[in-house]
Amino acid sequence: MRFVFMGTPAFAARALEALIAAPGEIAAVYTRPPQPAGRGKKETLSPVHALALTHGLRVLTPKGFRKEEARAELANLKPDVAIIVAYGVILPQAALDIPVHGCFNIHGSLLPRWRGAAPIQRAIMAGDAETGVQIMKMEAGLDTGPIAMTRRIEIRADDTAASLHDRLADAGAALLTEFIATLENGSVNLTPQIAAGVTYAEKISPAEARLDWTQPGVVVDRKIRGLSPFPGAWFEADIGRGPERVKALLSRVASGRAMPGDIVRADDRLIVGCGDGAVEMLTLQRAGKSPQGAADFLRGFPLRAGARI
RNA sequence: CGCGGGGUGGAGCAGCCCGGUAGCUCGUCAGGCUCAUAACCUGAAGGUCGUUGGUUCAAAUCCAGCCCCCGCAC
Repeated sequence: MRFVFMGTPAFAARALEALIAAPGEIAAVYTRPPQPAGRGKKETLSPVHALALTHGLRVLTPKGFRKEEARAELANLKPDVAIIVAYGVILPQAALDIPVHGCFNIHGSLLPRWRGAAPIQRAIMAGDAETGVQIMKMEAGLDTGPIAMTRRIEIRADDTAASLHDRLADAGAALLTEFIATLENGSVNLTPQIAAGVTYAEKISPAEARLDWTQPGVVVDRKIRGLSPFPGAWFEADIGRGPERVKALLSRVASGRAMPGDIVRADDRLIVGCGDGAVEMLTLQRAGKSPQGAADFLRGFPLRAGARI
């Protein structure tokens, strides 16, 4: 079996590892072009790109497949199957038609729920009890193709986007290994997505990442965990030097009654009142500092019980 | 050369602008108080102030280079 792999972030790199370990040949790895990113705007290779290089795989970084040239290059690789994971580039039908057995995508949700870009974060923020990872055959529509395989994953009360991401990535990799086996013996079984329950996981906007204390505590808690560590839910507080931005990286729902934004407790633990209930902040990060536990944070950022943020 | 914050006893910070031999909170250890305690009181240990060099009678504090961590933007 001759594969082409397309993907960009860490989630995809994990799948690429599985593909490398699996039987078959990887004709090329596609990923988004290196871009100036991060502090200092240095040219940065995607995680998939870096992994592919360490394995001596051929890496291709076209900007898209609208040009005939890019599609011809793909066709010349004569792929049997393409595996696409969080690639970040739209594949038009003309490109999807190139691999003999089609293009398959690994997606981090139970479709048709959370089609789109940020399924992991959205699932936590919505308070879903479970999510999963699926392999589907790609169509031109956004995450609309029929499902080949599913693995369900429980969402825990203390899950963050990072912890859930890691479990989903591992599950996706394992699922890919299984999927390749079914491909080889020709037993792939496709099931159309059900029509009901379609939701879209839109990208997180910076404004959305700001905490709103008037929301119920459970919602605030989910937002903190769902956006942790990236992009990070945040709030502003002032201890006498002007408002300072603070990221909340880990929290849990707390009992307590107080006005929204009121500090309920700030000794060795930090509890903030919300619209309904309260939230305990477990891990915080000030701008320019590393993440800290609540007790350490409070030693350097002395919020007092009774104050409002 | 995108903008910016930070590296000070085990942890978290202040001091730096206006040079003059290190302070606070927590922790640790010892003792005391107490029915008891994570509470309180007293005392102690522990720091070449990221690193290299420069200026100076004198540098955590001023200047230059280097290393490391991080926020925003992307």
